[in-house]
Amino acid sequence: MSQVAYLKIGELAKQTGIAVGTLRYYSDLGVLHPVQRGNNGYRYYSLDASQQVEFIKKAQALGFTLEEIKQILDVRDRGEKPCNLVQNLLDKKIEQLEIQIKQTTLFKAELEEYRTAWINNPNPKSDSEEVCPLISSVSLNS
Amino acid sequence: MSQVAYLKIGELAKQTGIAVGTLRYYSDLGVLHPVQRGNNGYRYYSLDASQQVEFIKKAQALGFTLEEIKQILDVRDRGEKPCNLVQNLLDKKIEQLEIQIKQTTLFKAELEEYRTAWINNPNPKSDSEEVCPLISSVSLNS
DNA sequence: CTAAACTCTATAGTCAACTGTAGAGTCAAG
DNA sequence: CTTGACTCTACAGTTGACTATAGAGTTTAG
Repeated sequence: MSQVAYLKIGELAKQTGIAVGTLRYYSDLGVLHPVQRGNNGYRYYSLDASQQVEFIKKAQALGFTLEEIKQILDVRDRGEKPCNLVQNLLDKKIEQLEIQIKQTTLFKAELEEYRTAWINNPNPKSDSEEVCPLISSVSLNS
Repeated sequence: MSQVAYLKIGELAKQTGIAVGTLRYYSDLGVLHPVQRGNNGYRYYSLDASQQVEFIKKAQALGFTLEEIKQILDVRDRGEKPCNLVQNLLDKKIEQLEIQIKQTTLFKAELEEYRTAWINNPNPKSDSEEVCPLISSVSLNS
């Protein structure tokens, strides 16, 4: 059986570099279904299961949660085209990323400002009560 | 006692908008120490404790974990100037943010690409086996 | 003085995506 | 046919920053 037709979980794990436990977790979650179960209870995966894993990895890399991925795949399993769903998720995700990039950029600029300020004035007034002018001077404008 | 000198935890909570449970959590973690404990066991905070809370909030907003914040404050409590530590953390944090921004920007560009591709070709070949060309076409170059 | 409001500790639960463990059954090579 | 590698289920533990609950003691306003 390991010759053709199916992959056992360990084989899929080796192919994909994903831990066996994680694959079982995906299986339990319903994100990655084995094609069938043997009489022994073994999970048997289709030969292109590693592509399905790739799909999951890609979607994760793009910022989808396993729950969202499951939603997409569930829609597919009901025979529908999930593209509208995917596009909605995608639109939301792009929006979120935009916000995230902006905020992160602001934070970074702020941090750099404090670093610069600190370099120009390392030890302000000997024993001031401040923890550190670096952080004490941060204004919370967010 | 609530007239002057000290703040009880609930008063600090009201001042800062941080839940009482969270303040206790900070206290347990050692991130925000009450000035003293009453005979009753009550936590009493200094009047400028809300500024300390602000400090914590700022540091969190800038991406520091409570553990890092605790490190900074522990150094301070030992009478040292934590600026070197803070600067190290800061440098690391700036670097991380930079990487994060780059990656997020890449992701977003990729997502936009797929969205565009999808809009130009909504339902490719009727019942193709693909889940969705949107995601199937994603290449994992990360 | 009493009742409401507040505080305490200790413990458990939450989220997400796993990882690790125990105990038992199964399969493959020699 | 045995031994080691593999698989199964079910459950506990991890991380970080909380939130919630129970049960008990304390304070304060009327």
